This record gives sequence, C-alpha cells and structure tokens, in this order.
Amino acid sequence: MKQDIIELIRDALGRLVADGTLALEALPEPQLDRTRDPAHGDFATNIAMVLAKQARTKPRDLAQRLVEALPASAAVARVEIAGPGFINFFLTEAAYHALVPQIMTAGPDYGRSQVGAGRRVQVEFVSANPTGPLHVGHGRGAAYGSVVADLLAAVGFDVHREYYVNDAGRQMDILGTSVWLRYLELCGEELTFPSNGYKGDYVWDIAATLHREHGDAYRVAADAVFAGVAADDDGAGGGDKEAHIDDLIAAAKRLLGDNRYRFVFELGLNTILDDIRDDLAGFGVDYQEWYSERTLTESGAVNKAIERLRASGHVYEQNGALWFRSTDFGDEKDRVVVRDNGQTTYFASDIAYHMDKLERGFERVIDIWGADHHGYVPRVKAALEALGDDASRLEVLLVQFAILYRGGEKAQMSTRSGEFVTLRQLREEVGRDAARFFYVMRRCEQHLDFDLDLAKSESSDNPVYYVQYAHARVCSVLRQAAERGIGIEPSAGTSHLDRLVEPQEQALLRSIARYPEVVEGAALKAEPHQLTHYLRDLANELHTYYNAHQFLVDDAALRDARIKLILAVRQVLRNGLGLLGVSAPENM
RNA sequence: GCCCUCGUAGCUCAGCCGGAUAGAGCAAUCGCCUCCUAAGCGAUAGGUCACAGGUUCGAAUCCUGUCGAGGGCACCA
Repeated sequence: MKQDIIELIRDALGRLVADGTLALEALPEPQLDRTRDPAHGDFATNIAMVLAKQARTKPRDLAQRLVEALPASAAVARVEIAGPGFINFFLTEAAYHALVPQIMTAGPDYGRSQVGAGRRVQVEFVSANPTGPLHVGHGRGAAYGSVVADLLAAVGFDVHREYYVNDAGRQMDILGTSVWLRYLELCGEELTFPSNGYKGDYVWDIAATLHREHGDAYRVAADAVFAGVAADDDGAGGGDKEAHIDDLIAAAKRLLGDNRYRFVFELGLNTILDDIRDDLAGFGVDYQEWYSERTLTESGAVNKAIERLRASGHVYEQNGALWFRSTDFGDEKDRVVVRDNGQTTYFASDIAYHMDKLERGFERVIDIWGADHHGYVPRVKAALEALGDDASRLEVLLVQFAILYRGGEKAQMSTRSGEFVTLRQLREEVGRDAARFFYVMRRCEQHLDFDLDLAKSESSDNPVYYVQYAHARVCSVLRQAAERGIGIEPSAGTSHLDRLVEPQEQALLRSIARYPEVVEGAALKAEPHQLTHYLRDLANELHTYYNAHQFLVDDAALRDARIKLILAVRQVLRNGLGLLGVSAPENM
C-alpha cells in the first residue's frame, strides 16, 4: 500500500523532470510517512520541502506542481497540500476494504516480503562459553537474536543462524580441571577446591557421571595433584588464584596424560553443550550451524589469518609476543595475537573466525554480543580492515543486561558464587511465551527490567496475555458463530465490506494495512520491539472494537463483513506472534 | 583518566536516518457486564524531552560541552 503511493510520487517527480519544470541530477527516494493525525490523511510526504531549495521554488508551489503531476489512482481519494509544504494523501475506504481478502488469501505469508531477496546474511548469537548452563543474560541474546533472524528471513533474506562454540582455550581447561577435581573428591580424595574453579552444581553432576561410569580410572592422589602448585588466593592478599588454577591445569594434563585428560575435558564440554542445545531448542531457538573454535586452530585458519596480517605488515614482535597494530585502524591500543609462550590468543581465533565468515560469502554478518563486550568491536573491525576486507559488512549489535525483579526487588543472584538464575529456571517460572516476548519488548541497547510477577500474571497488565487474548477472543467469537449455526461466506465473498464504517473498524483496517511496514522496519533496523508494540496496539484496537460493537448481529451482510475483518485481524496477530516465537492460543 | 551505551509523565518505556499539537502501558481518580471470555473497554489528570550552547525554515531527534546512571579499558575467554 505504501509502496504504491511512493510509486505515484516517483512518477510525478519523473514528469516534472521530463518537462523541465524540475532540474535534478538524480531522483531522490521520496520519504513517505504514516501521519499521526487523521486530519492529515493516511500518508504524508515532505518531498516538496526537501527539494524546494535546489528547485529554487517555494515548498508549497513545488508541492502544487507535484500534486498536479500525480497519476490517477483508485486507491487515492484526494490529495492535500498542508502546513509548510507537506503533501497529504487520503486513501479510499475501498483500498482498505480490499485488504481483507488479500490478507485472507496470503494467510501466513501476509507481511512477508522480498526486500532482502538474494542477499545472504549470517546472524551469530548467544555463543556463550560451554562452561556452564545458560543464564538469563544469555536468554535475552537468544530471544533477540532468533527474532532478528526470523524477521530478516521474513523479508526475504537468506539467513544463516550460527553459534560460535568456544571449545578451546583456558576457560575450557578450567572447566575440565574443575570436573576432575570434583571427581577426585567423589573418589574420596580430600582437597581444597580452587577459588577460580567452576563451582556450580552441574560440575558435580558431570563429575558424578565420570565416577559412576569409570570408577577410579581417573583417580590420582590429591597430594600428587597439588604438589608444587602455586598457592591459591587466600582472600588476604596472599597467593595468586590465576597461577594456582594454571598449575592445576598443568598437573591434570601431566598426571592424566593426553588421552585421559582429553576424555575428561570432552565429557565436560559435551555434557554442557548438549544441555545448551536442549535449552535453546526448548526456547524455540534453532541454528543452522554450531561452529567450533577448535576447528579454526586445527584447520590452520588461525595461522593463516596471522600470516595474512604479517604479510600485509600489520604485526610486530615485542617482549616475545606478536602484536597486531590495531591502532592503525582506530583501536585504542595494539593487541597481542600470539603470546610469549607461543599460544595464540582468543582474539587471534576471532580474527580467523570473522575472516572465515566473510570468505563464506555472507553479504552481511551480524554479531550479537553482550554489551560488556563492546570494547571488542574496534579491534575486530580493525583486523578485518587490515586483512583488506570490508569491515562495514560486519554489524555488531550489543544487547544490554536483563535485570530480574520479583516483588519489586532485584531477583538476580551473584554469578560469582556459581549461583545464578538460569534460562531454564526462567522458562519454568514464566513460560516460553512470556520470556520471549518480555526479552524483545525493549530496544536491545536499553537495560531491561524484567518483571517476573508481571510476566506470570494473567491480566491485561501483562502484554503477552493481552495480545494472546485478542487472538483467543476472535477464535471464541467464531466458536460462538458455529454454535449458533451461523455460516461464514467464503473469503472470496467481499461484497459487504463496505459496511465497515465504524471508527473502530477503520482504525483496525489501517492497522492491519500497516503490518507489512512494521515487519520490514523491525527487520531492517533489527528492532523486534517495534513488532511487540505494534501487536499491543492492534490487540487494543480489537478489544476496543469488541467492547463497542456486537459482531454476531442479525444483519447477515454486516455480520459477514465484521467476521471477515476480525478474521483478518486474527491472521495478523497470529503472524506477528509467530515471528516472535510466541504461541497464538485458540482459547484462554 | 580514556572509550561505549543510556538520560522523555510518579514508575516502565515508545518516538531518535530532523517535520505539523511529544505518545503508550502501569500506578491515581471516575465510569462500563440482563450483551460474542470484565484475562476486556472508556474518560480525567500527569512533561522546562537531564542541562547549556550550536547547525536551520523547523531539533526530543543532528553536532559540541557539562552533569548523572550503567558498562568496558588483560600476553582472560
């Protein structure tokens, strides 16, 4: 609908240029907006004001000529020039009525478009280290990322959803060692668990599996493990918890040997990764690919990336380490890619990973990170530029934290003690629908206050129930109609739609007409909250209509028109909720 | 100290690629069920868009500075 009007304006501009009235080197893309005030029509464009200066005309005069040059259209009732030079378009009611059968025919496809057709985009999100279960912070990234991906797919992009698995590196060694130490405790060894180890119950669970299935096969005397190990942080300034855990990792590798160490490490990794996969699947989040960091090292991709940097002269050696001169590309300081002990850094893997993403041919690469990683953006972009790639193909979206509230109090516990609210606990408490909806209700760069009581409440205060109830209400009316033996004319019969003249009906028609624009905007700007707001507004209009008018009236023609309208509204509600990964219940 | 994000009604937030009178929900006050689910609807009230400059026909929106909140500044991941 909006596109049709834009075409009319473009035609008019073309005519004015063709007959010499308007001298322009290039035709600008006309900006067309929904009006806020119905007195200003349905759509308004500021094109005359934008072009007035270079056309050396008064905005209103230019607007007048544009209006005269507009091609006739059945959808446009009249056009007005208003204010400083706005051109307001008033659409015909027939144009809105025609929408109802269009929506019914399109069904689940209504709102989908092809603006992204032929363009491949990758969305990488969550990518939490597999060192423990996902917590509520990851949940926001999961909900946000999956909805952004689904929105992009809805507007035609070829979307590839990916989870980057950090299955290499020190944190994973700490996990493996934590599991082993807990296992030793289960074997009866007495030891002091390192302050920097992973202390969650899930570590005990994995250790118990190891003990149950393999008995003492991995047992080593605690004295041997802790012999010569640097002292742990004693909480009074003495000791070094980092050196302590590193020594324990080294001891584990030495005492277990490669194969046995690897087994314990893999058991921890796979158990947790399986849990994360299961958790995300239960949350309605699916991936095309789980990309292993380890394969980057094993395939030589990391070395290749470093060599490319070296070949292009962007690295140097200092203090035994290899540094990437990221300051040449706007970063605050240079970054190490190979440590003095010969190990490549996490950053080196990340360079290789992003290089690989671009090499795989994605036109756009979207990374969704927690806001605490924002300092990381410049160096990754710097690396891509240094490699000669187009860093603007990478878009990093930062998601702020979610803070849980229960009874008006913060409900989130400390992550340090290993006790945190997991995503699974949240799902169990408020359900998948509410969790997803609440997570994407706010702009991603906005801190999210997640009100657990509200998410659980079965009242109109709860936006999820409110929207779902609107859907269920339509279903309920249809059940009533069926009970009373009222038949509904097939969707092809649109002859009575001109009976929809009430203000609530006109408001609903305008709202459902706007839906494709909302989906496109939400997708292109990666702003799912636009959709949640829209759905709340649409639900409100449906409820208002429901309260103001009876649908199942005796006048068969009017009744039929009203039922068709609410069927179309139901379809839009269903489609919108579907894009959010939220169910559309038939009754509540 | 440097960098990033944010600052809009009592609370939670939209609006931010400049546009016509700054919007919604909650909370407050007052109303609406012999009627398709009151898990609903309506009305009233509530604002120096943090502050100060600048850009222009026009600024909540763009730029600069100040203040305030959160986060980040490792040869960790």
